[in-house]
Amino acid sequence: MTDVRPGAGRTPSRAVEQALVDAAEQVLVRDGLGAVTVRAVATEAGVAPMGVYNRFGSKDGLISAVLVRGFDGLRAAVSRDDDPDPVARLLASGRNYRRFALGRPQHYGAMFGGRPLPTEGAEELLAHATAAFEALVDHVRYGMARGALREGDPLETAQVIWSSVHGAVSLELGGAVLTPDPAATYESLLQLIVAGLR
Amino acid sequence: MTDVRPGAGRTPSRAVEQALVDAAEQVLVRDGLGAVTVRAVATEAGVAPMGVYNRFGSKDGLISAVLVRGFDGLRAAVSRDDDPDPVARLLASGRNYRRFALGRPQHYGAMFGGRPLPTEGAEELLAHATAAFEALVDHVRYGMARGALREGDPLETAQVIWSSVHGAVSLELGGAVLTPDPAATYESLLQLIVAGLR
DNA sequence: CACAACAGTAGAACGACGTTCTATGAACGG
DNA sequence: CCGTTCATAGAACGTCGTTCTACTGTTGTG
Repeated sequence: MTDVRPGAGRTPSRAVEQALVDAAEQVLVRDGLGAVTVRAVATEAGVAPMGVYNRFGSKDGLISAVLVRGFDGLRAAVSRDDDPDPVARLLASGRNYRRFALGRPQHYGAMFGGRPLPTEGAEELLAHATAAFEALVDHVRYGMARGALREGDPLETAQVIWSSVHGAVSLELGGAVLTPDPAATYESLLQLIVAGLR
Repeated sequence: MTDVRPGAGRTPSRAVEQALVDAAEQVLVRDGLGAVTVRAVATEAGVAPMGVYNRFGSKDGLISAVLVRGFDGLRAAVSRDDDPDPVARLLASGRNYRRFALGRPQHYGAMFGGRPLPTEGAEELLAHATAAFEALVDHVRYGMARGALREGDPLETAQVIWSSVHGAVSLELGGAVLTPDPAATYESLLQLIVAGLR
């Protein structure tokens, strides 16, 4: 660590940048999105609040950096299983999606919380989010190629699947799942999806 | 209007209460949730900021009152159609759900935006939200009773439907629908649901 | 080796937010 | 008619995101 000056002697401490993102993520997980203030993060990272503006331009820029990690984690979760059976792969992907959201609820809420995404670093954020979605599209293409899923526009099918699973975990995180066993209800949803797509 | 003093001579002006909720709703629709500040709403209503605390206890209490209207509107939208054909009724309900969300995006975002719902007046809010959900459960029961939907727990089935449609409109409001025709994609989702439930 | 130029820091400061405090005024019960 | 009560208005408090103002340590050049 402390790998200072990567290219030229410029940029004396990219380590500070890393420390700030780590601190922001730590505060996010520990105290929630509302507690992620510039002052709190800077203190946690052992830096002055100005550091956030020097490195990320704004608070949104810093949060974007955290969310990039979140979308990368989501993509990893969705891509984790590569069962040769297309339907099994899709189901595993759906279950991993929920596992990710429930395991990193603060991340998920910040990523999809409805409030306008940070404008600072929005393009990078969009790229990482799209990459996660593309992993799902790949699973759909795989299923269609193997004849396990009805033919159709893979993008549209993936969007439909994403809508469903996102809605389910979103409601669950918001405490709006009224059934006694949310896991079982989620499983019903997955089964309904694959049944409708076959 | 200006129906002052309902019961006893106490409560000098419930009209102020109404004016505050109206003002809050107006600011919400016009400028978004972020612009709904105590000062802005009080100014819009022609009242001092303290009025919010006298009448609603906190900013959250005021927002709760606005969201109660939102949930009532959602319930009305979902219950609007009562086509005798169960599947047609369910489809109409789903389309009305999306129409409501797209027509009142600020309301929908505040109702389901992921951020913890206001604690002030949470019980009343929950009651109105549950009433909206119950309208959907009723449609499911109706469909099962007529044999148009596979038998099962109506609550769980309704929850699955809600998850899907909520996810779809939530992503659409967030600009995360990547298909060229969101309306068509939503229609695919509805068809997939009814196909899976038959 | 000296020295101007500069990037990055710390800390105070600004406006706006939610909320609370203080004093004022108008409506009630006796 | 007066004393009490309660909603009001407006100032004030602490915190937020952000900006401003010095200052410091380093860098490239004579």
